[in-house]
Amino acid sequence: MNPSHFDVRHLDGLKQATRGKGPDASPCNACSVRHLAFCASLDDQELHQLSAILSGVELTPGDPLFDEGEPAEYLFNVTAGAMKVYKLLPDGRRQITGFLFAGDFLGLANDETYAYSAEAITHVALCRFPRRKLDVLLEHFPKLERRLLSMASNELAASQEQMLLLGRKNAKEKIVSFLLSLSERAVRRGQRDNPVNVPMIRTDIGDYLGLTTETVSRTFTQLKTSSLISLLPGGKVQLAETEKLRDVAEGL
Amino acid sequence: MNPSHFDVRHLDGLKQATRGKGPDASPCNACSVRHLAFCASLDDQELHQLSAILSGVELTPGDPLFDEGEPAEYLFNVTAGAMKVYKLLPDGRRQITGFLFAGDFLGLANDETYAYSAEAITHVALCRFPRRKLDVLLEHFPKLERRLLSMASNELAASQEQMLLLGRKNAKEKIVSFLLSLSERAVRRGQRDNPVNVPMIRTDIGDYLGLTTETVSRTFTQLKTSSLISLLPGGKVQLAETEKLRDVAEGL
DNA sequence: CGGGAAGTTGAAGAGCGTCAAAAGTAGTGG
DNA sequence: CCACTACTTTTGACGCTCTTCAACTTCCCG
Repeated sequence: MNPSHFDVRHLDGLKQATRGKGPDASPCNACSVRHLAFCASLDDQELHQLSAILSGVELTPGDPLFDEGEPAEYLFNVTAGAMKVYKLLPDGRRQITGFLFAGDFLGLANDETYAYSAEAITHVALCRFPRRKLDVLLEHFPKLERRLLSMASNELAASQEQMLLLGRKNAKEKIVSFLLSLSERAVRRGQRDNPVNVPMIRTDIGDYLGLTTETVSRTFTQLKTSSLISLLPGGKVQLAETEKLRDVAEGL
Repeated sequence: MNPSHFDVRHLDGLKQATRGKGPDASPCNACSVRHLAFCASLDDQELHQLSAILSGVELTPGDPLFDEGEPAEYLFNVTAGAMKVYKLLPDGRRQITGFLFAGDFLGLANDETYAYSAEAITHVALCRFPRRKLDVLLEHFPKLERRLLSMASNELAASQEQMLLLGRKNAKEKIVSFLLSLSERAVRRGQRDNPVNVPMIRTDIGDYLGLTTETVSRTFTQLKTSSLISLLPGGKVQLAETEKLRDVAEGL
């Protein structure tokens, strides 16, 4: 709860990504995730206009950002940390539909409400854009809309990959696919690929892969035993023989 | 945000959803699925320009439209019939990531290649747009881009719902959810909701829901036995007590 | 009609879930 | 600094759902 206690390890780029709330010089210029985010398509001048409607949000682990069914008033851009988005069934069964990291956006909804809930895993920093105001900017900057479409299109491809995983892969293939995908996304953010950072707990991994915590744990143990991975302190996982892992992920 | 003022013409003569390829008067004006498709946002004048770059494609059941990994040169719009899109694992396991009907588009890819394969289930008619030419038009008609984003956003929400299904629902819930979703989509296309048309075979349903044909068949039988559905000739399914089915789909 | 694909049904088994308990880890406060 | 608590992770035993393999039936379409 105490904001001075937050864990700096996960705050890649928070310092630089912090936005002022006042009308001072566009904080976006200094944003470390600008090249990853949906604002990447804008020049400095346009970015300034975008920064005028934005406000900063910070969350501590476990904080909800919004819940499924809430009016979708904002679109968000993660600038630091890790989040999960999920859907629930009435009896409590949960499917995590995605993990979000720096550069990812969330809140897209052309229904008037959010289709999923979002919650912080680590300490998180976000840019928040009121949809109504953002829509006006979108009309002015078609480039922004194009970039959004491009990112949505990427997400769609990722969703399809995830459906393949959920529908047709076994536990081992699921876990290995998951680790490889985390590694690849880290690379895209300019981070190291190999000791891959796994900030989420077993339950979250299970709810993402359609497994139980126990099965996730057992599968990790099994992969460890067959020397395909090793678990490092601090939630890091060392991948041995990426090539071999890529085969395992596809059932070869 | 959704500029949805399309002129609704009652053109239920689905026979002539097909377009000639000649430079004659815009065939889009007579298109029966225009209000559903991504071109819904355009006025007659703009539609004319769109129709200039389009060509018609027809497929018979089983015909492939494109395969995963192929260069993504075209974007398609289904004007009639039913298709399936799917991904394969090296050993042949298949996940159908979606069924497409009149009004749906496919081929979105900002990678240079298709992320999935597409194949006709029934006889199918499509509009085909060369991506390069379409991109030029998109710059001209931001409305078109907005509409695409809106549709992609809808697809994203549907994907998340499907992940919930694949990861957390049991066979019975999966089948019932599937039937209800087919019914709802039929309504959106202006068709009857209740005897729902199920044009795909058991294997396809299984590969869509992460089940085997046998389980699909057994579950249909079980639903039939408990009088929740009845199977009509011609691949139609009669839904009894939609409300009750809605509960079953969510595990209540 | 006849042949092949699609659908149904049965029996057996595997993989993953469930329940339970122990061991490890982290944050809190005396 | 250490003990206390709550949570996370791991491991074990068992059971259930869905898969697998196989045979049979039904449905088309030439």
